[in-house]
Amino acid sequence: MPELPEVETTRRGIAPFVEGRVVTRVMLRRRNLRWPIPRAIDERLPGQRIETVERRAKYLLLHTQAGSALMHLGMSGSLRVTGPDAPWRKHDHYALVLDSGQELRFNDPRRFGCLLWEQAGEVHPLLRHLGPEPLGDDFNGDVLWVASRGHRATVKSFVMDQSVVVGVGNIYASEALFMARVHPKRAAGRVSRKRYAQIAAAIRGVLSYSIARGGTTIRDFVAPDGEQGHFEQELQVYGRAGEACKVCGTPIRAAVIARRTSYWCPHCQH
DNA sequence: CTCTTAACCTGGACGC
DNA sequence: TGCGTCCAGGTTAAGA
Repeated sequence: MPELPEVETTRRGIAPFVEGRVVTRVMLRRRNLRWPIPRAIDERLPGQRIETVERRAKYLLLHTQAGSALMHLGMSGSLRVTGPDAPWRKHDHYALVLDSGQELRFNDPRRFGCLLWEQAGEVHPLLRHLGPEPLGDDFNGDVLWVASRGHRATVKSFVMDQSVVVGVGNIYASEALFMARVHPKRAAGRVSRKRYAQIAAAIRGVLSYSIARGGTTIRDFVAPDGEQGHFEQELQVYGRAGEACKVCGTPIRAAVIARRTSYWCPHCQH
């Protein structure tokens, strides 16, 4: 479910209920998600005031003086703010109880998400090798072009590499390459500097537009306020195999590239 | 290093 | 209805 726009939509949804609140209690219904939930979550988070909620790549960080709760939604995770007596749903794995009486609940059927602890003053190992934020000032076509020299893997998997640029998942990779008119199977090192400028602009454009539309709801993404995303209906190629290209009418092709299904227009993209 | 592959999980859609 | 198969928005770790 969550790519960068969905994570950012989640951040914006929970921030008003979480920032400035003290975590009074941590309730864990299991100690393992993708990785074990460290003891520090139980031992250090209670009593701490959440100063800010930050998104870095597809991670969310609840910053406190002692350190930060580091969360990832994986493939199927979601966060919601509930009242104190809300019943636990299937696949609710933890709750952070706040001094407002409300709770931040995490639900994740596939359990690819995580809840980890980042000690104050340190950078968690998972965050150490991330590329630039696609909506930040230090991301542009030249960043992609420089990083891609000598790479023989496809440009599709290249733009999805989180050490190159963060936040471009399977949906938006297909969408951005369509907008830039670049064929997803082209070798990353054989894409020109000029075309990387177009790819970078397309990544920036599709992500910021999707955030403005509340994220993409493919199956079950629901923002913390219960609203569904509205970008799905505007997808140009993702999930449209065999349907007409919205630009030229040619049937959209689909194939598995680096183990992920990819979509492109064989006429528009080269 | 670069690149590919397997692995972590559950549930929904589909075919029989 | 039920059962088997395939597929899904992510990312790491191991292997080549």
